[in-house]
Parts: sequence; C-alpha cells; structure tokens
Amino acid sequence: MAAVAAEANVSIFTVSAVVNGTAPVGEARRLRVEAAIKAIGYKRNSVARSLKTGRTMTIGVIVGDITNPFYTDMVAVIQPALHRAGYAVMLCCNDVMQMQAEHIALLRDRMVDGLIVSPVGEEAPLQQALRGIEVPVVLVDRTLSDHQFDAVVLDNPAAVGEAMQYLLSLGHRRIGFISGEPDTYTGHARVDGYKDALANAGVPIDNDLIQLGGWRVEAAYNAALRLLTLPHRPTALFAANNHMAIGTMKAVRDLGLNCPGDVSVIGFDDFPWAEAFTPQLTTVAQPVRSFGEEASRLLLERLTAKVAKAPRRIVLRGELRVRTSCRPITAAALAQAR
Amino acid sequence: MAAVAAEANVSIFTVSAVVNGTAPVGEARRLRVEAAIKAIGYKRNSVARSLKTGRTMTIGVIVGDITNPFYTDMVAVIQPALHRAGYAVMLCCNDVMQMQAEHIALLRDRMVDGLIVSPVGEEAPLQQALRGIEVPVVLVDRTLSDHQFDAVVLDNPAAVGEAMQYLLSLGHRRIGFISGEPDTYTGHARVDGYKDALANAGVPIDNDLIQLGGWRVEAAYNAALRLLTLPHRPTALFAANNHMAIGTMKAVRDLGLNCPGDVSVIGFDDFPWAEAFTPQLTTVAQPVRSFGEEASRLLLERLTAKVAKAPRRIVLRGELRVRTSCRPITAAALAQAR
DNA sequence: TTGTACGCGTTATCAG
DNA sequence: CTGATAACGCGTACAA
Repeated sequence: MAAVAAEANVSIFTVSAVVNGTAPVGEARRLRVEAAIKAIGYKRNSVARSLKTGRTMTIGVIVGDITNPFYTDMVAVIQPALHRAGYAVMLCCNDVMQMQAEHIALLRDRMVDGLIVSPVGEEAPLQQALRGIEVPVVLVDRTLSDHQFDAVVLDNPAAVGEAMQYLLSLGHRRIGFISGEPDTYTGHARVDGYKDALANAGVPIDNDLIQLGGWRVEAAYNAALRLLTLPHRPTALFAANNHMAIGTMKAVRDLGLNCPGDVSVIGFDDFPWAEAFTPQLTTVAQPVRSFGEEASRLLLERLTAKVAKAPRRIVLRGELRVRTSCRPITAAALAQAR
Repeated sequence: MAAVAAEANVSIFTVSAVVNGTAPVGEARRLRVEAAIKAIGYKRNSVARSLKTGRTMTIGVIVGDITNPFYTDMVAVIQPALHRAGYAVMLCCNDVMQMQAEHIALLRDRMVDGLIVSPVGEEAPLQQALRGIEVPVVLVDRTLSDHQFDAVVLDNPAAVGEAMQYLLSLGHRRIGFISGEPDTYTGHARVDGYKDALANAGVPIDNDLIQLGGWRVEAAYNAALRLLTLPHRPTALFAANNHMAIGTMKAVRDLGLNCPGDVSVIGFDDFPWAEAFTPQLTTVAQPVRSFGEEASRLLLERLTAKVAKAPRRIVLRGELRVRTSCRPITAAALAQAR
C-alpha cells in the first residue's frame, strides 16, 4: 500500500480511501491510484486490516460430523448466507469427540467474529470452552441446559411423536427404537418423544425395545439385530438419525427379512437417497434449510447488534414424509405379538 | 500481553517467550507469567501474530458441492490431517457456479498459507484467479490443462473402463451413459473411458446412448428417462457420479421398471446408502480417503518446502464394487437389442 | 537470561 | 478533500 502511494505520488491515506471508499477522493488522484494498484499488483491484506479494526469478517462453524447430510445441507445454506453478508466461514468438524473445546479455542485464537456450534458430547467441557467467548454464539440442532446462547432446535418430541402416531395408526404396538447417545440433547429428546407417544396411546413401554445405536451405522446395525432377534420381534423400527437408518436397513436385509413386509421402518432425517431405492424410506424430515437460515439470521442480527441481549430460541418442526417402508400390521404379526 | 507483563512485573518479551517457548525463561519468572496469564485471562491474538510472521496457519479449501459425499468424505480427511499439522481450514463451497474466482480472492485476501481446490466449471476464469497466487496450491479431483499445480486425480478412463468390462462380461451391449458436464476434466475423462472401453470391445458407439446429466439429480433423471424410452432401450445404465445415480434410480422406478430385472445400473462414487437398500447399487468407488490424504500430504510438503519445484501429479485408481444392481443380459433383451 | 525498541500493513484521528 | 502520524498486538534483532 505504501508502494502504491509512492507510485501514485499520493499519501498512504488516499490509497486507503480509494480502496475502501471510506472518504471522497478527487477524480484525478483516484485514477492515478487505481492505475498504480494495477501496476503494482496490490492486493489488500485482510490480516493487517483485522488487526486494526478488530474484526476478521470470519465466522467459525463447528459441526459434529461433516459426513452427515444433515450437517452438510445446513452448512450449504449457512456458508452462502454468511458470504452474502461479507463473512467467510471457517469450518471445523469433530472428527474425534472431545475435539470440540480445542476447535473453539482455535477459532477464538483466530479472532472469528462469531460462532455457530452444533454441540456434541458432554456439556461440561463445552460450557467451559464457551465461557469467556465474547463474540456472538449460536447453537444449532442441540442446545445447552442453561440456555445462555441463541439456539435453533427441532421440536424433537413432536417430530418423533408424529412418526409414532403414524405407526400406531397402522396398528403397530411393538415398536423398536434405535437411539442416539442418551447424554445428548437430541438423543434424550427423541427417546422422550417415543415414550410419550406410546404412553399417550396407552401402550406399555418395554425397555428391551429401546436399543442404543449411538448415532452410528455399525452400532445401529447391532442394535437392530438385537431388536429383530427378540423373542417377540417388534413389527416396526424407528431409527433416530440417518446414519442409524442405514444400519437398520442393513440389519433387516442381513436377517433375510423384508421391509416393509416383515418389518416397517421409519428413519429420522431425510436425505436424497431415501426415495431412490426400494423401499423408499419413510422419514421424519428436519427442515434443514430453515436450520441454516435461522442460524445465519440470528448470528447476523447479533453481529449488527440490532437486537436485545436476551438469548433467543427458535423451535422448528419436523415433517413426516410417508413413503413405502411402512405397512399396516398383519394378522400373523398381531398373533405373534401376543 | 502488555497487561500480563505488567501484572507479572516482567517485560513483554518474557511473556512472549513463555507463550511461545521461543527462549528459555527462568523458573520463577515463568511461574509468575503463567499465573498472570491465568489471572488476566490472556488469550493469544493470532491476527497480530500473523501480521508479524506472515503466516496465518490457515488453509483454504474450495470444493464444488459440499452436499456431495465425495467431497465431504474428502474434507473429513483433509481437515483433521491439516489440523494435526497445526493448520485450520477455511472451507468454501461453490453454491453458485462462477463463484470460484471470488472465493479464491477471498481466501488470498485473508492470507491463507495454502489452497486445496477442486476446480469447477470453465478453466479460463479459474486460471486467471489462480495466477498471482504465491502460496502452494493443490488441485483435487480435477486438474487444469497446463499442469501448473500439484494435483491428485483419478484414472477416470480406467475406472469407467472397469465398470464397462463388467457390464460387457455380463453380455450388455447397449449401455446408456449419463454424463456430467462435458467441459469439465472429469466429465470429459469419464465419457472417454466409456467410448474407449466399447471401442476396444468392438461395440459401435451410439451417440443417442450418451445423455447429459450435468452431475445433478434432476438432469440425470431426465437423461435416464430419455435413455429408457429409446426405441431400442439400453439394457444397462451407467451414471457418472453419485447424484446422477440417484436420478437414474428414480427414473427406473418411475417408469415401472425393475433394477436389475429390466435394466442394470452402475453408479460412479460409492456412498454408505448404496448398499443399504434394494437393489444394492454396484458402483465404481473412488479412493476418497486417499484423495484427502494425498492432497494434504502434497500441500504440507510444499508448506515445509522440502520438495522440488516441479508440479507433481498423483493418479489414483478406482475400484469396482459389485453388488446386486447388475444382472446378465436376458435372451429377451438380447432379442430386442437386435 | 532478560529488556528495549522497531516494524508488520492497515485504519483512524487530527490537522491543514 | 488530503496528508502526517499514532495505534492495533505481537515477534525479534540487538543490547544489556
């Protein structure tokens, strides 16, 4: 920039004014400066600017698993939205659990102007890491118990409830539930939805029907295996996220069972492949775009500071997408269920 | 940092030495400094450090579509690999085509120390944007015609060829090809593989059997529709990426056709869902992990400058994963093909 | 072993 | 409108 100033025979201030349009500059000088910029091949140095302004125009985004379409679809919305507002996004995925705190530290080191975090694992270390962050933080998908930050979450119990209603209306009573980590917000909330829905329908809860799938394909596969080899086999299975739906379908197939002939299946989280194959998987879809849009909006509002201090909370609703993986319970299954 | 120095009654230099371990510091003073850091709640400011050192310890990663498992699986490898080496990654996805140059500018503005780019769209603007980048650049998936940068790519013709061999060995002769954008490196190379394989087998090439799917679900759906309603319907379909495999399967289904009964299908790019449903999709799998590992390695080697100037080129091999979506050609189909 | 002082490239504050 | 000049927070010769 100094070089440009020299080349154009103006002060360093004038160059800055031209580059940033921060002050009116006389036509002649402006042209000279622009020519000099071209000649020198000057490119602005955002680092120096950030040091001065205190803003990096960068947002940190931390998601649990970049391999999960739920998160990537969300990032695919967040990134352009923030970009439109002039922000770049620095993405971290928690390849290994417990990485989260480290990533937060890394991002705050780099002075990001804001954070969008999808909490994973235990609360305590996360709370600790978030303490002392002085930039806006928005939580997505999961939230923390003290509701200190803006958050956008799903009404998980209602979403699961909808799926259960559907299954119950089809006559299913023994419904296996493949759960995520129970110590997470979503893991907990989805099991709750399951239990509540059954209780409301007067169906007794059999704890053998709730098996831990830990959000992952493999664990869910094993959970489904356990469920499907129970003395009283469930007539329907619910997988509490998309990874686990895969594991579930594999287990059904490996047992030589037919879906929906022998067992109905509903997945949580919709994804493009769900309706490409046979059966077309019935799912509870999360409004992924809304997640991204709302999270971006909340954060940008905080960034422009045109908003009250109190943490806000957006609750989104899931949507049941009925396809072909569920079927009314058969007389035979009914008999066996006795 | 100045505050810490004051609190600990030492010079600013000593604090820096303690924080970075850059010079030996007496036990007593070190403890004082550490205590002061705790007390003040000092956190290092990477921006200022970067301004001084000229390194941001940040790598820019640009991929075409973060919604595509191929890219995300790759990012899931790249991000931890670079993180282990102390680098953060700034991720940009080209939501809109032609965004690429802008993203490159954004990243160079922010003084990233290196770039991993998966080129998209036309070459010219990209070449232009990359010109004048003075940090190491590694290209993945696709490369540029002038081979100016390190690149890791697939042997696309061979990979497609393997799939064709398989189809030919099953007796298929009329094989529909659903192609990506023909003006991309991969789009071009995969069609080439198709044509070469057929030519080598003495099968004449029917241009009606090559339909543009543009890498997307919708376009591929329509392409598959065109293919499957041809007077002489192809007995097998090949979709040149995972998105297009979805569109293809949907078209097969919507036409009331059975896969593999009526038509065999092979997809390009493997993904977890491919083997969860019926049919289990036979695919040509790209070694996604290797893509990520090699790209990270090439970049890190350039970063530590322990490597010759000449651009390097890693060529990876695809792997055919035979599952249940292909079947030997039937006599009936054979008759119709005449 | 420790302190001093300068500079990295910008922006912002004051004068002019 | 324009030009000097002082920070921004840190690393690092150089001096002590």
